[in-house]
Amino acid sequence: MKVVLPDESQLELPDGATGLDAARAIGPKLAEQAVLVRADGRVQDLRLPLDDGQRIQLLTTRDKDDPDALAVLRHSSAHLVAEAVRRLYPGVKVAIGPPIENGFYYDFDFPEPIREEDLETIQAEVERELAEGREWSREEISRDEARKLFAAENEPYKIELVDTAEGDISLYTQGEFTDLCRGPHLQNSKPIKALKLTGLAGAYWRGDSTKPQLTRIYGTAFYDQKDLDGYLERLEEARKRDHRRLGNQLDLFHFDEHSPGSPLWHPKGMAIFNTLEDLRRRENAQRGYLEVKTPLIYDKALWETSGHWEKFRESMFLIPLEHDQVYGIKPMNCPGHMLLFGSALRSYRDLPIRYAEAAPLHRNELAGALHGLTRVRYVTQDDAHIFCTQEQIPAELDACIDYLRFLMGLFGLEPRAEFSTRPENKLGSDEEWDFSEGELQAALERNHMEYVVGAGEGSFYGPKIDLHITDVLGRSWQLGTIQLDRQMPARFGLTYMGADNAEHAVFVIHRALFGSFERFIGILIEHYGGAFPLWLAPVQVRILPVGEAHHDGAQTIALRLREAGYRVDVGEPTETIGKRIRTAEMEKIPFVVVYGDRESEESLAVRSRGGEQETLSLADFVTKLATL
RNA sequence: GCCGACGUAGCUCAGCUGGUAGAGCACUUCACUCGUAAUGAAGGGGUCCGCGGUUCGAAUCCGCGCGUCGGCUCCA
Repeated sequence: MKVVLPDESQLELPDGATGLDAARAIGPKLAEQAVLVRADGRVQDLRLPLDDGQRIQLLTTRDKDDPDALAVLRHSSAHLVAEAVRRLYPGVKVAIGPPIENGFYYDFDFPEPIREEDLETIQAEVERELAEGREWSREEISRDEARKLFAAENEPYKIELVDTAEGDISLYTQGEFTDLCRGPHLQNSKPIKALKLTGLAGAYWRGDSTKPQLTRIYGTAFYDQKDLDGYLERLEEARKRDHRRLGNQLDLFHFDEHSPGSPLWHPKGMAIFNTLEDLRRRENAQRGYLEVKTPLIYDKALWETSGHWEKFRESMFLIPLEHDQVYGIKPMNCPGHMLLFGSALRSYRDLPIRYAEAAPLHRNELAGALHGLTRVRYVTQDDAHIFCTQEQIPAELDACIDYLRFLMGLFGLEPRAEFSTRPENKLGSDEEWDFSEGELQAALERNHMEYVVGAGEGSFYGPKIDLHITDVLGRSWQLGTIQLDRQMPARFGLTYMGADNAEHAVFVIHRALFGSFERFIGILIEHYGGAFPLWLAPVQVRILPVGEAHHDGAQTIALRLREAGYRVDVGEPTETIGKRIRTAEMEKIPFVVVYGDRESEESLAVRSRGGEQETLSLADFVTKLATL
């Protein structure tokens, strides 16, 4: 048979030849360094046979940055960790250990809980294995044999995996450890030049909180020690951009233990918050939204009608009152907007009605889920509910997507779109979901939105178009969302009178484009590393009088700039000018104006963030600010 | 909520195996009146997260609670 190499040349091989055979046929050095073969674009273990006519690409230790090459290295590293753990902790049961972005993990069921300091012991054992060297061998066996093998090894998790695995069952063995594994794996452990265990965490078996909790050991590995060092440095750099750290440094917000998950916004953070709110209000008005305000608390009956009592109660703050009454603090605005819509007879001529409200919402998020501004209990969504006819759905969805793109474009953010379909705890029939999902998907296609499908990720009342973004530490967060809902208006008995003088069901599009101001600001802080563009910066210009004598002049300049609509403060001369400039730089203020004997309104010394200086008249400076 | 770690001055952190708390920055005062990333000196500031326990003695050891961090689950 023949295979095609990346340079288009053909390589003649005996039938049944493997990737490794192909490498040997090309050269011994290549065979030694090979870690993986890509056959017709799919990664494959070197030990597996190739097919006639396949285009193959051999990946070697020199492809040290290739994601597939790294994945195989890390997958094999995970197996080394499992071998080490089995040797060190007799009675431990192994579960699963895949490569992940930036590393790998392996889940174990330990007879006794282990602690973080145990990682050092395990790390040492893995290093011993690496020094000794390990070779991987692969074999395929029947399902029954696999069950027997793992029964004999007392590995119940492996047996469960055998039972649910698709396709042939393959085993990989290195040293004293044989694992059920699809592969691929390295030939041997020589390419693993750097391996570091990075963390310990609980993780439910199969990601199911009703199943036993296992102990997950995280690690990472590289083909080159330098790459590990670089990775750790990048983590450290990312940590500096963490919005929680910058929020404190830049005096934007803080959290207090008396209200976990609820930020206390400092004046500077509030300046950003308000800027976004102003943007929202202005743009909503342009786009035909109607601003409303609805109650923060409602009685239980309202939540029963909306379905929240059944589906969302655990995340709600409840207020017990006398006579067995219970009020719930709203976690969403939708029920209030339903009441608004239902407060009058609606004609088809009134639709669509777009109610907008950025009210504080409270969700009693699990304590362990809280995370700076990105996961809070006090959340402010830039919420709106569009009540429309079935025919109006496509145009309204298009308008939402356009709005979304406009907003994200302002920040240069490029979120990933996810189309989230019916969840397990859905309200409504499959037919209704078919329709709603169809509308959303069509809108995505029509607007050329690239998206992935999040099966079962939808809200309980409807499918969603979600926008996700990754924070500085690689964690994914949902920002905006557009959801199509026919359940809630139906539960509230909402209808409109059609041209046919008959009542029709009304549809609701729930949409939040920033998602929540809290999370969005958190993401913005990291996105800009705290160096906000002029229009978002809490302090846009700082005036620094050189000495006491320049106080009045500096105040006058500040006043003029404020009149022009900018956020300006004055750094009085209690410190040297050099110190005050340094402070302003650390606060990442976009412009600093030094005002001394040499300056006047006709000639200001303007320093841009970063150190660039120029001399401008006040009028020219205002003009310059306006263009940014 | 679950697993693991952590909680010392406003902030960042030091404080070995228990002997009664420290640095830098910030703050206050004084001197300096200053030109584009740190002037100098002095001073104030801590229920060592909370509650219990062990001990002659607890920031330090143990238990419980609260909070934070890394994950899991859940979610904007």
